[in-house]
Amino acid sequence: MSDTNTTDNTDILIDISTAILRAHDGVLQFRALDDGGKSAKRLPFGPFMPDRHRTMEIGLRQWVREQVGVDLAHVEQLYTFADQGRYKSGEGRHVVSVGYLALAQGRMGPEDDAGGAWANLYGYFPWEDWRDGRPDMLDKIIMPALDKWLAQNDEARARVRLAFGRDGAQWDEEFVLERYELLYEAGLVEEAVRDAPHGRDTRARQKQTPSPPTLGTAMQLDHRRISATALGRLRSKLKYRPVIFDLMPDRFTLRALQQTTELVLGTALHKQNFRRLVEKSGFVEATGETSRARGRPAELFRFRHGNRADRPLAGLRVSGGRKSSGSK
Amino acid sequence: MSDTNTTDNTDILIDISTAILRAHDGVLQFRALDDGGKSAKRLPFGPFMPDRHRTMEIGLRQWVREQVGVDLAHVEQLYTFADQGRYKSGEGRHVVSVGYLALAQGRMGPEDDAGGAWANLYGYFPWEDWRDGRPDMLDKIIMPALDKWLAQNDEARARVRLAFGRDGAQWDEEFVLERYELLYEAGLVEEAVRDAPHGRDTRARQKQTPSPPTLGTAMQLDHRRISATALGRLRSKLKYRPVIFDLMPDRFTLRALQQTTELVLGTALHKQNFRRLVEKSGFVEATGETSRARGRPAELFRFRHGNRADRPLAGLRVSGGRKSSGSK
DNA sequence: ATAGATTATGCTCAATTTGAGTATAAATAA
DNA sequence: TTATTTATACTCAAATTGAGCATAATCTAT
Repeated sequence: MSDTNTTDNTDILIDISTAILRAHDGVLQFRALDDGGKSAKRLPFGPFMPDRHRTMEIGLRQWVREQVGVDLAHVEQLYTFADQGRYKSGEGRHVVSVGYLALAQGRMGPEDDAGGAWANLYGYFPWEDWRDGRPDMLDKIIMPALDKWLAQNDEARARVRLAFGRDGAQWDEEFVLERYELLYEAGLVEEAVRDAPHGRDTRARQKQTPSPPTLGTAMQLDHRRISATALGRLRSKLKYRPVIFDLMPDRFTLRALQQTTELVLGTALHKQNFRRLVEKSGFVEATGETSRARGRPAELFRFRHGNRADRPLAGLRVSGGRKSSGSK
Repeated sequence: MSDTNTTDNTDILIDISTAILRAHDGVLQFRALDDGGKSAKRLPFGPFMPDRHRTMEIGLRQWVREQVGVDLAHVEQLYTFADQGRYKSGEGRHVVSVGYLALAQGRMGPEDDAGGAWANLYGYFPWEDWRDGRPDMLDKIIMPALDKWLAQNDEARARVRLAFGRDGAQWDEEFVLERYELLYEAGLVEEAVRDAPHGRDTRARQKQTPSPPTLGTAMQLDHRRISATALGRLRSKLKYRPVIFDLMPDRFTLRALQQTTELVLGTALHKQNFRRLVEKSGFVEATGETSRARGRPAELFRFRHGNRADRPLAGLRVSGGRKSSGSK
């Protein structure tokens, strides 16, 4: 608008990347691709081609189909990242990156495991898994490193306090992206080093970081950033929309539902209260069947697609409990 | 990636549009521009130019500064729309539209009212304002029209049920975008007619709609869609983050805070309980001053920037009350 | 067959939160 | 001075929440 003169470069390539998550066998996984020799994994992605893709979601489904052969259920746009320097595609064209979240069910066909398969998401965000209590690395590695960084960068203090729950603030499991971004800015994840070999604060970072940044595992391009967004969004959405059921198979025990919820939230929950919560929510109905496993058989439930229901389409308002590690 | 051949068109223009909202004198307003003769208003917007704008937010701030001269406080990305046919820029290039939400304080300088000024957002979404009870137009106009549409379009029934709270479902004030999208698909808002003069279901729509679509007021391009997204996001965010205070002046009475909250949510709230909620939340502290108005003077409060606080950075978990119109 | 071990499920109980009022206070307008 | 208006305090029952204890139904190891 207004004074847009035609010599300005507005020519842009849009890449669409999708974090496909599932809960499988007690592990929160994402669909990862390997690209042969390269070490870092990536998400399925490809360019948005308006001539072929009427919408971005159509484009995304095409790339996902071609690259990993998975059919997606729930799909949701996450965020559009456009900062220069966070995405090195190299071809000179400016790249804008649109991230999507997709959910898949735990048990799938056997062929979908070819060429890269599923990887443990918490391997890339180990500080996010609090199911067995607060991870050691937070106090042993992350906090000291952040403190060192803050000494030269005090404006970030309030953000660190909020994101990492310091100085009396509470840890909020939804701030996954905020934490990753701070670790990136502090030069504590590999992507930060990779993206800015001659960047603005290379000196500072080298001085600050005696130990090499080895927090979690790097991904290609901005894919870990997108994955962080995905996890944060899923954690928050759980609480106000019944998305957890998109991760569940057709029928499931309440224990399985709880484990999946804990997996996503990265916290342990009180079993009896979780049961009460779920039963009262009306999202679930008993099938009459039971599952055989170790202890007493558990009733199998199925998701009640709320078609004739009258409840407010809430999520599971889980609230974590007061102490640290719950009552496993 | 993979089989991207170079003949494909991936050349894209990105437009950044910003819905700037404020609560002013009991009215929820957005910053609107007029463009002279054209009837429909628009939001401030302009192209993203990667050479000039290191991030999209920088670009947005530039367009906002140039076009409306407002300084923004809270700014947040909403969504990236890329469906063809919803944005007629005409120049042949594919346009992708990124929407942003910005909040401004109620009372601002006098000069910011030049060239377009602020418009009442609910004039564009009259079905969203339930402060005086359920709007008549819902049962008199919208529901019958939707029923007519559904008769030829049954797959949308579940969406309508959820978005408009029919058949036992509850009205959820956050589903602003979903409602607008359905009205658009049903051909009940002017933009739908404007965007598709020779579109796929023109016949059907003409047959279905005896009365011309006059729901609310149209905006240019996809700006009403973006505004719907903005309102929905703000309504939902209110409940889990203290964003309401970004709409408030430096000091305010609890009544003013409540009115702003009601304005955004479009519902009436119980006064005494709102007070209790806010006081307990710890977000607010008394200043000792009082405001003089009609009745008994009210204490003036200010927002406590939660710097040394220990509360979970929640929002105001307002819940609307059970009956329809609350206890004004 | 029996004693754990293991898991599921039922139930209690106090603390807290929530929805909905009633009551009182402090100002202005008539 | 009285009515009106708004603010604020307080009550009360219902519902929700956090935390456990208790019991049930199965499997595993002896």
